[in-house]
Amino acid sequence: MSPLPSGLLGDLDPTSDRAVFRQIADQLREAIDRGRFREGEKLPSEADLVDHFGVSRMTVRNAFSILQGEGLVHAEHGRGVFVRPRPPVRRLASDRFARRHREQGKSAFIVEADAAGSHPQVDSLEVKEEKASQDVSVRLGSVRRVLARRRRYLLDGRPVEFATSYLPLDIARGTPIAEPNPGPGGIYARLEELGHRLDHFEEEIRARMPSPAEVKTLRLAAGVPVIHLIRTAFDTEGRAVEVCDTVMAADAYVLSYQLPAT
Amino acid sequence: MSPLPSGLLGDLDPTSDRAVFRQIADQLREAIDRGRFREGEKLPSEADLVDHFGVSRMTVRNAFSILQGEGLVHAEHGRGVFVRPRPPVRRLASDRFARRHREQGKSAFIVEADAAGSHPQVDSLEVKEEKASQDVSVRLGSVRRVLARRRRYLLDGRPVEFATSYLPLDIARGTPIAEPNPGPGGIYARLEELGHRLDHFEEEIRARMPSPAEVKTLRLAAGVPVIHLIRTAFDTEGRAVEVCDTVMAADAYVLSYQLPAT
DNA sequence: CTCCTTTAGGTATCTAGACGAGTGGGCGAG
DNA sequence: CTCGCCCACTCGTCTAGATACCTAAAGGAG
Repeated sequence: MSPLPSGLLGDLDPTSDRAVFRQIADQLREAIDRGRFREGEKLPSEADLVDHFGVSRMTVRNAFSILQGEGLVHAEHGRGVFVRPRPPVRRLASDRFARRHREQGKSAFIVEADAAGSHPQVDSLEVKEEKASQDVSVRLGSVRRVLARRRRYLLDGRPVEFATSYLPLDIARGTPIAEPNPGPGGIYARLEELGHRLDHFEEEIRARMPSPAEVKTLRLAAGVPVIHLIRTAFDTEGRAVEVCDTVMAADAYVLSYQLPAT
Repeated sequence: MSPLPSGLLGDLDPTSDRAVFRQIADQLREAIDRGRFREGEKLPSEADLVDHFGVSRMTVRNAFSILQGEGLVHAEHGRGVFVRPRPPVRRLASDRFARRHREQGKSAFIVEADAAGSHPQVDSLEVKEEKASQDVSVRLGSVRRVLARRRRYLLDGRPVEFATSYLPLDIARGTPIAEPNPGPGGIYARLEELGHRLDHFEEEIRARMPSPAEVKTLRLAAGVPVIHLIRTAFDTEGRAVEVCDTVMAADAYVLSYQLPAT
């Protein structure tokens, strides 16, 4: 219950139009931006701020909830409110599906994470046949039923990505693609062995706030959006042979693309 | 003050561990997902829900604030809480900087928006020389000072994107690039006329919650993330000739990329 | 020394009410 | 009929608690 170090935070401006809880949020945000509070460091407790600013507790909580929505801080029940550390990001380069990266025994995710010194895991693998959603059906060219391969990726124990691949049954059924482990080089290598030489990929990227289910699956903190990536793989005959729907924790990724200036 | 139509929303489960305000949020979310409330439609007022569920007003507001954070609804002072309509999105294709799109008199943004039947505007144009930030300096290859071109893009009056281009002074100073209007084909056309034939672009994509300044500039609703795109243009000699830093309202964009399978 | 209990200090949830301020419809004055 | 005012409804902000539950460290029992 010791008072706040003076100078750490200023006073309220009672003449301001800005709501008190916003002013408090502003001060905390600025203090964080200036490095007065470092990553992972504990902010003053609600009670401290109630004393310091002379406001009621709900007002302080309101201020914290703004900062949580911005993804700046996170609260831990019984411990305090902390500056949210920025996790290490995974860079996805646009050549990550190039054939030369496909000749190894392990999946691209594992290889890359190992190289970066992280501990990778693949999780909740599920492979089954199912009815194609409207969207997937359109992308694959009016396919009714598909093989769906679901998996979740973790880095150092933290879930970072959740993906489902959809393949037309006439391509995938009865092949290694329908096995939980499709073997070295992943399903793209298998597709090429089956005569579907890959020509190009198309990726669609959106960003939005996660659904409650996504929050759970990716163990997302408040104020962390997701990147929603839908990739379609085309073979040299122009046929769509796979659609991969991926939801990524936005704070764990940077996507990188190279575009020709043609 | 008429009671809610019965059946629209259910009851609370007092035996559940789930907090009351979460249960209320769950019910509203589900009702929205099921289409019981359509886009733009008004949800029951706080007072209605207080009566229906027999809880205090703060509890209802807490529920609404969850849905706001998810970007599902937005509140209008004095009017009510509404299901947030999904705005039309702008598709950015990876060939949008191809030379063939550059031969016209107007900027790519204007041309494309006109074609889509929207009313485009470019705004708050500012062109000035300034000190390069650490990041920009690194990307441009240890450049100290740069020409910065700032602008904001609006569609049908709504700000959707805010961008700054940085160019090395030795390239841009005294050229049409330093003019507010660089002329047909934009600065990429001018760069090529100046002998910097463009070879490729590199784009880095992140998603995060907006800063308060970004909320203001893009007039973002609660629960709308931003897409942060940093593009670097390289000429045929491998020199970085431009860095463009763009912040987009995530609900207004889909990015689309084509990748070779090489 | 180890393990359990206590306790202080945190956040989480909820209540009940007060006042402020934006919106829009109804109604009365002209 | 029109304009302007008023009022009901709505969300925004703030207060002042009460209770629950979590965490970590201190202290006591064994």
